[in-house]
Amino acid sequence: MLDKRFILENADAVQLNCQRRGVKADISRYVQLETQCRELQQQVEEISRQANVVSKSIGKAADDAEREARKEEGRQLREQKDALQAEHDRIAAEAGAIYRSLPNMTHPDVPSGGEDASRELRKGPTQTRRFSFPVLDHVELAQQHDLLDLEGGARVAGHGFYFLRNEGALLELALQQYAIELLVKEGFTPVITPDLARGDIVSGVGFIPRGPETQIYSVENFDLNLVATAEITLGGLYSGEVIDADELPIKLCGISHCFRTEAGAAGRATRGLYRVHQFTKVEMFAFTRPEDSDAMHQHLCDLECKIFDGLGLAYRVLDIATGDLGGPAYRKFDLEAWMPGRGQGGDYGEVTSTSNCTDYQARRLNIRYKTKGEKGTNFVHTLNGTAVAISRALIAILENYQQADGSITVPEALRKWVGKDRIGASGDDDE
RNA sequence: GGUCGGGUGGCAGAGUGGUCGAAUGCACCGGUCUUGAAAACCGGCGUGCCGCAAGGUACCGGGGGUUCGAAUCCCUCCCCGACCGCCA
Repeated sequence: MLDKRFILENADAVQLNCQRRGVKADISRYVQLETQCRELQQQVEEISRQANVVSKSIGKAADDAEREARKEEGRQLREQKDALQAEHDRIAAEAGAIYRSLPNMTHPDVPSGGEDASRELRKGPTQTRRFSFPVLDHVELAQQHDLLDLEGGARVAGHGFYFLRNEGALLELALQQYAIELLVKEGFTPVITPDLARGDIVSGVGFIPRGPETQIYSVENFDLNLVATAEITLGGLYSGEVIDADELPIKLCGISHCFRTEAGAAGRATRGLYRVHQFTKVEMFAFTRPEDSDAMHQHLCDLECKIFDGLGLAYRVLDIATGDLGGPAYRKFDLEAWMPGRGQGGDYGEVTSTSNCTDYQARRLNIRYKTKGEKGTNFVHTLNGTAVAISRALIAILENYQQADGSITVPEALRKWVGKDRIGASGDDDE
């Protein structure tokens, strides 16, 4: 959410921001309603004040007759107040609907436009690999080495679910270990989070927990939802809290399963592991002071690059355009890894994403910080970034590390956990 | 699943119809004292909204009700804790 006063004082900027982000919102209508609301509020308060004066005078009334008269006066004032209050509430509801639909403001460097307008910032140091043999995609590779059971997943849970097997399972664990080890060295606190969260936490982070277009699975008869990312649980962890400014920044890395309905994604890149209903993710999350969030955002992006550099994967970094930011993000960087088996002759595919949500989530979740010696509290800034989304990282690894003899090299950084340097090497034949 | 106990300011914790935005302690800020610090003592110290200010108003888990008046009484929902049972 935005600061209401900010909207009133910067109506044009907010309106323009909505247009750039492709959000329909009538800001002038909002300003009108909100202004009206405030006027009514003042009237309500004035009548309340009068009623309070009357109430206090009752104890001092000279006799019963006067007492009754004053009571009647009080009753009438409260009735007047209730009528005005009802009017106020009605208008506030309409204003609130607009208010809640407003996206965050946008970093000045973010390119305007839709998905295609996102700007490439740089490429990683690893070159995209050239193959001297016909390239297989991750589904074919996984099948060859018995790493992935899509039919089994479908039988048990439906399309979009899967079993990881053998080195597939080992690679998932290795990727988790690799990411966590690296992040702990960077000062992140490792946490394993709940895989479910309450509705108010889910919506506080900016997801829509229920309804026809929701991306979120919810549990029947409970106010619980399967999380779409640990961003939800990590952000929710401090909801309602006031953090001592000395403790900032707080850097967490959380492991969770992620569940997504992928409603409306029918027909889009559904092959294999690219778009699935469940995967495991190591997520970075940071709470910072407002003045530190831009630098932290760069830091998270650098860490994502470092993780993929360490895996020896080629990628590009995108500054995501306004139309593709979603509600909470002020700025978002995506890493797209080179996936040789994607499309015709390979393509980049999104593997990580990091967002600076400034105070937008903090306001909804009510996460503040307090500085010693300073009056009052302020909202923290929240940031999130993918360290490793296992399923997509697996695609990139399998496809980039395939060899002419059909085997798959295990990236150097993962060997100590996978326990071998090659999948399907001679003497380790799967067939 | 059962029984009981709770949700009050940054924290702890009083308060059961008006004089309560709310005792007290801790923490924090300012001051006195001191070479300096600690201790002690004195003073200050919740948040939103309106207002230049004075001040006003709202907020004691959420919602509703009773009343001239509710942190306090009633209803309802949510959450937390303890113990018992069951269980990986």
